[in-house]
Amino acid sequence: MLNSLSRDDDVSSLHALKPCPDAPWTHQRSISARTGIPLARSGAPLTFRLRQGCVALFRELSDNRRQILDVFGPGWVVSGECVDLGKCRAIAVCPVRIEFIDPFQNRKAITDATRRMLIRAQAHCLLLGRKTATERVASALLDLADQFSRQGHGGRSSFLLYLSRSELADWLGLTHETVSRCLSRFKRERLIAFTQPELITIRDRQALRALAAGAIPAT
Amino acid sequence: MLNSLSRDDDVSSLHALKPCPDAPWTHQRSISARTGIPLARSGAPLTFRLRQGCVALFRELSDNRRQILDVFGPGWVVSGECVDLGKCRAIAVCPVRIEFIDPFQNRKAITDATRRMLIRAQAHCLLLGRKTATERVASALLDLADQFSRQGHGGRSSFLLYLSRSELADWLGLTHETVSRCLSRFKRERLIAFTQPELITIRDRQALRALAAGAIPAT
DNA sequence: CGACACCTTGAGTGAACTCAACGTATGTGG
DNA sequence: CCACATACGTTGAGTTCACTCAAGGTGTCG
Repeated sequence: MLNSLSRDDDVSSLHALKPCPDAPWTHQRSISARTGIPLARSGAPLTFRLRQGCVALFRELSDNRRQILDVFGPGWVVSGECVDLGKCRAIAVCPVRIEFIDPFQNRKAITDATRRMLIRAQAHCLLLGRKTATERVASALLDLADQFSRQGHGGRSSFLLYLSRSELADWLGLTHETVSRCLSRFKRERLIAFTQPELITIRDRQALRALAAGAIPAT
Repeated sequence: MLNSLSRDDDVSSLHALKPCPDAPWTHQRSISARTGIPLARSGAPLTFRLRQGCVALFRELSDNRRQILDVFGPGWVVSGECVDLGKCRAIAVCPVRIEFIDPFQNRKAITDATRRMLIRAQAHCLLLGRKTATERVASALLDLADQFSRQGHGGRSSFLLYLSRSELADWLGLTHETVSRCLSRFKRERLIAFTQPELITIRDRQALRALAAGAIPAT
C-alpha cells in the first residue's frame, strides 16, 4: 500500500546515465529515476523548473569519488548557467516532471535561484568542512524534511527520502555505512523513526536541530 | 627587503573582529588586516569591489569551529546579497582597499559575481567532501597562485600566501598542523618552495594540478 | 529461483586529529 | 637594551572518528 510512495528505481547506476533526448522549452517532460537531465544543448545552457520529484546536482573526481552538490525538490529552478557545464551533471533521483523554460524570459527566476543555491552551497561547505558525521546526517534530514515532508500530524512529519544511503553519503561527504549507522542510531535514540529505509519520520525536530547546529550531544 | 611583501598583521584574532565604521558608497576605503568588513547596514545588504588585498568570507559553528567559504583577490565584487547575512561574515586577510558600490547601478556585476561564487562554492564542496588533505592543499595553492601570483618567470610563479596556516585550514576543512605537514611535504618533494612561510613559489605546477585533480600520488 | 541492488551491522584499519614541545618573529614595557 | 609575552609555524607521539572490508538480511525483477 505504499506503492504510491515507493521509489521507482531502475537498475542502472549513477555511472550509466541514460542520455536524454532533445528538449526544446515548451511544456512539461517526464524523466525516469536515475536518468541524467541535460544542463546544456549544443553548448548553450538549459534551464528547467522542477515540477515534481527530486533532482540532484553532482560532480565527480577521476576515480569514481562523487560529490552531490545539492538536492532540489519541487519548485526549484535549475540552470546550466549556474554550474560548471564541463564538470557538473544533474540526475533525477526519482521519477520527475520538469519544464524547460526560456532563460531570456526568466532572468529573475534564474538569478534568484542562483542566489539561493549559493547560500545553500555556503551552508553545505560549513557542513562538509566542519561538521561531524552525526551533525551532517541531522542537517540533511532537516533539509529534506523541509523540502519534501507532507503535513506533519502532531508535531511529527514524514517524508520520502528519495536519496539512497549511498546518495546521501555522496551528498554529505561520508560513506553509505556511516550514513546507515547514523540513521540507525537516531532511530534507536528516537529522534526519527522508519520501518522502510526510505520513509522517514521526524520524531524530535528540536533535538535534531540542536545536533545539526553543532551542539554537543547529551550522550 | 621583503618588507613590501610581508603581511601587516595585527595581533587581534579572527574572533575579535573590529567593528567597521559606517561606509556610504562613495570612494575607496582602506581596511587593516584581520578587520571585519560589513556586509549590511541597518539590514540592507552592502556591496563592495575589492581593489587591493585579500578578503575571506566565513561562517562559524557555535563552538568555534569556523569554515572559510571563499577567498577573494583584487577585482572581485562581494555582496551581502549573496550570503546568509545573519550567519556569514567577511574579513580582510591583509590590509585591503575596497570600494562600496551602489547595488542598483551594478546589477550585472553582482549577478555575475554571484554566479562565479556559486561555481567556486560547488568546486569547494567537491574538495571538502571528497578530496584528501594532500589534494586539498594542492588545490588551494593553485587557486591562490591564480589569484595572487605576480609574473611567473621561467614556469615558476611566486605569490604571497596572505592566509595563515590556520586560515588555510579553516578554508580547507583541516587543522593547521595538517596544512603545515602538507606544505612541508610539498617542499621536500620540490613541488613548491618557501623560506618564509608566507611567500610560496610553485615549482611543479603540473604535478600539483595532477594532485589537485585527485590523481594517486606516484609514491 | 537466482541475480542484483540496497541496507545493516561488526571488526579492524588508517588518515587526519589532538596534544605537546620547541623555534622564530614581532611587539611591549621596564 | 633586554626580558617577557604572544602569535605563528613546524614536527613528533598517540588517539579517534570515519573508513574499509566483510558478512548477512531484505526486496525486486526477470
